[in-house]
Amino acid sequence: MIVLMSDPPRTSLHDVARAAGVSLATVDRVLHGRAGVRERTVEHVRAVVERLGYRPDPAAARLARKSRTRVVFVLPSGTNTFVDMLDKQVHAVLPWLAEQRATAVVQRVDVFSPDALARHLVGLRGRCDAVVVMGQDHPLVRAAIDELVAHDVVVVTLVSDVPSSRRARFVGIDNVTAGRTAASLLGRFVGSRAGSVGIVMGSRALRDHAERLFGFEQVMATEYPHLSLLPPIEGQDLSARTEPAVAKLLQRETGLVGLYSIGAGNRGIQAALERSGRADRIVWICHELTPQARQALLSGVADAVINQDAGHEVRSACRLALATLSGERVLPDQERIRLDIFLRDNLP
Amino acid sequence: MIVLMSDPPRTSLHDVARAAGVSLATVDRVLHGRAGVRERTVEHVRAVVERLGYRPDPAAARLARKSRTRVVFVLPSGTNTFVDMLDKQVHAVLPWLAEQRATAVVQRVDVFSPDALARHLVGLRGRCDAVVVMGQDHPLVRAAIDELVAHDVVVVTLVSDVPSSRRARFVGIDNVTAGRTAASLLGRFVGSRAGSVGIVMGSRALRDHAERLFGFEQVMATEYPHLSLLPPIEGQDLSARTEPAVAKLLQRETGLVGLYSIGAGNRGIQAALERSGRADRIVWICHELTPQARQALLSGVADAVINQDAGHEVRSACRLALATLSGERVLPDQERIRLDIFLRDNLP
DNA sequence: CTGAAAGCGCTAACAC
DNA sequence: GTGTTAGCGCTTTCAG
Repeated sequence: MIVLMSDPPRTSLHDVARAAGVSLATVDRVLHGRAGVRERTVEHVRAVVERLGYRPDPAAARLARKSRTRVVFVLPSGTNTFVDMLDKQVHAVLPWLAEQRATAVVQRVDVFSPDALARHLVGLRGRCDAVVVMGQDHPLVRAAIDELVAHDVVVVTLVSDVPSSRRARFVGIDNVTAGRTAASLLGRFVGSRAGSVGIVMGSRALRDHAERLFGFEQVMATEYPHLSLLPPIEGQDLSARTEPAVAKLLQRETGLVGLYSIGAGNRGIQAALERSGRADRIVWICHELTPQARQALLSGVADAVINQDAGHEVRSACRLALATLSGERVLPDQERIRLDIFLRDNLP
Repeated sequence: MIVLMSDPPRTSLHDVARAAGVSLATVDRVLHGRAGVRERTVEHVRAVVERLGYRPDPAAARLARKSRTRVVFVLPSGTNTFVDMLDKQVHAVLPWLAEQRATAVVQRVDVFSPDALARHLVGLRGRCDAVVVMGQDHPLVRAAIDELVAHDVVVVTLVSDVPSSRRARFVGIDNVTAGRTAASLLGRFVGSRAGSVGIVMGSRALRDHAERLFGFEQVMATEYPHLSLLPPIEGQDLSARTEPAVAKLLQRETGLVGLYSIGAGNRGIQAALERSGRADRIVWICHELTPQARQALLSGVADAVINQDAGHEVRSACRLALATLSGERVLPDQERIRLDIFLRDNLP
C-alpha cells in the first residue's frame, strides 16, 4: 500500500567520465571552467554532462573541498538599525557557513558616496569569492560590480538592487509592491476622511526608496484621490534630520491624515508625531521591524510596519552566493523574499 | 584589512574515538543509540562527545548513508484546495529529498474521522522513518502519534497541531495570532460603521479553526465593541454547505458589515456574496491564498487573505524530520512559519 | 561486545 | 593536456 518512489539512479562524476572516455579530473576541470583542457574535449564533456543530466552532489563537493570560500558583505555605514540587524544576521550564519566550508565578513561603507563604494568594491577583487552588496544604483557602482563579475567574483545585491549590472542575483523584496501595499493600507486605514498625506524618504538616489515611492504614488493617485500627496521630504535616513522636518510638516499641515515613511530615521518621526499630540489621528506606516518600530506599533503610534526579514535575506544571499559558485541548483521559490505586513496583533 | 575568521578546528568522529580509546564504529553506535555496547562504554563515549563538543558533519553522514530515509505525509482527503497545494509541494521537494537520501509519499485520510486517522497512523509503524501529519487534535490521534513516537518514528504535525502528543515538532502558523490579525484588519477596514459580523468555520473540532476563532473573538470584543459577532457557522470546509449557509445569513442579517472565513469552502462563500450584490459593502477576510482566493482579492470581493505558505511548510517539515532523525542542529528562526497578509496590491 | 576496512561522490595534489 | 590517487568525515558490512 505504501509505495515509495524507486531510486532514480543518480549519475555521478564517474559515470560522466566513463561515458566521455576521459578521467575524473578532466570532467572536474570542465565543470569548473578551469584551464588546461582542449576545446574539443571541453565541448565533448559538456555534451555528455548534458545528455546524462548530471548534477553534482553538493554534500560530496563540500566534503572534499579544502579551501574555504570567502564571502564579503558590504553594507552601509551609519546608524541605521535595520543595517545593524543585517550585520548581526551575518554573524549568526557563520556557524552554518563554516559547515559549508565558507566564511563571511561585514564591511561598512558610506552608501551616499557612490565613488567610495565603487572604489571599495573594486578593491575586493581577488580577495574573496563572493560579494553581497547593499548599495546605491549609480553608474560608478554598476561599473564596479561588473568589474568584479568580470574577474569571476559572484556578486549578489541586497535590499536595493542594481539591475543594470551583471550581478548574479538580487535578494530583497519587490519595492514597488511594498509602496503599493503601504498605500493600500494607509488608504483603507484612513477611511473616508479627506486630507493630506506626507512622505519621508532617505533619498531619491536610493533605488529601493524610489521604487517604494513610485508604487505608493501610483496607488494613492488611482485609488484614494480624496487624499492629497505632499512632496516627499528627504531625510538621509537620519533621525536628526527627519525629526525637525516632520515637526515642521505637522505644524504646517493641520489636515494631515497619513504619513508614509519610506526609509530609516523613524525614531525622529515617532518623536515628532508623539510630541504633536496628533499621533492617534494620523495613520503612520513605515518599513522594517526594528525594536523601535515594534514599540511604535504596540503603543499605537505606528499603524502598520512593512518588513523584510533580515535573517532570511542574509541566509538567502549566502545560499545563492555559494550555489552560484558551485553550480548547484537553487529553489527560486525558497529564495523569494516576502514582504511582511505587521500590525499590532501579529507581531512575532 | 580583510580579516577572515580563523577556522574553528572541528572535532571529528575520529577525534572522539581516539580520545575515548575506542573505535569509530563504537562511537557511531553510541551516537545512534544502537544496541551492542556495554553500558559503561556508552557512558564514557557520551562523556567524551560532550567534553569535546562534537557535532556530526551532516554532509559526510549523508554521503556515507546507504538506505534512504522514508517520510510519509498524511493529509486530509477531500476537495480542499489548500491541501492539494501541500500535496503538490511535497512532490516538488522530491528532488531535494533525493539529494538528501530521502523519499516521501502523500497519503490522504479523512480528517473528520479521528479513528480512521488514528488507525492509519498506527499502521505506518515500521513502514517509514518519519510521519508528517495534518490531523485533528483528538485523544485517539494523540495516542496514535505517541505510539509511533514510542517506536522511534519521528512525528511532525503540520498546519494544525496536536500539542499534547509527543510529536517532535509542529510546523505551521500561530493560529491565535492569525485570528487576531483577521479581526484587526476586519475592524479597521469596516471603520466606524456599526453592524454585525459573520463567522464561517469548518468545525470546532479542528484545533487550527478553534484557535483562529479564539483570537478573532478576543480582539473583536475588546477593540471593536461596536461590531456584534454572530454565532459561527460550521460548514465542514465544503462549498456545498457554506454557500447556502452564507446565503441564508445574508438574507437574515441586513446589517452585516463583515465576514470572517476561518477555514475552507471559500468558493461557496464567494458565490453567495456575489449573488447577494452586497460584496462591496461587506469586508470579507479569509485564509489561504488559493487560486480562487487570489481571484476574489483581485475582483474586490475579498478584502484580505491571511496565508500560510504551503511550500515553506512542506520544506520545513522535511528539514525538521530529517534533522531530528540525524541529530542535526536546526535554525529555529529559519523554521518559523510566518503568517502572510495579502491585499490586492501585494499579491505575489 | 568491539574493531578494521571499504566505500559514498567529489576535490586537489601530483604525475605523466 | 590529461590521468592517478589520496583523502574529506561518516556509515556499514564483516570479522573477531
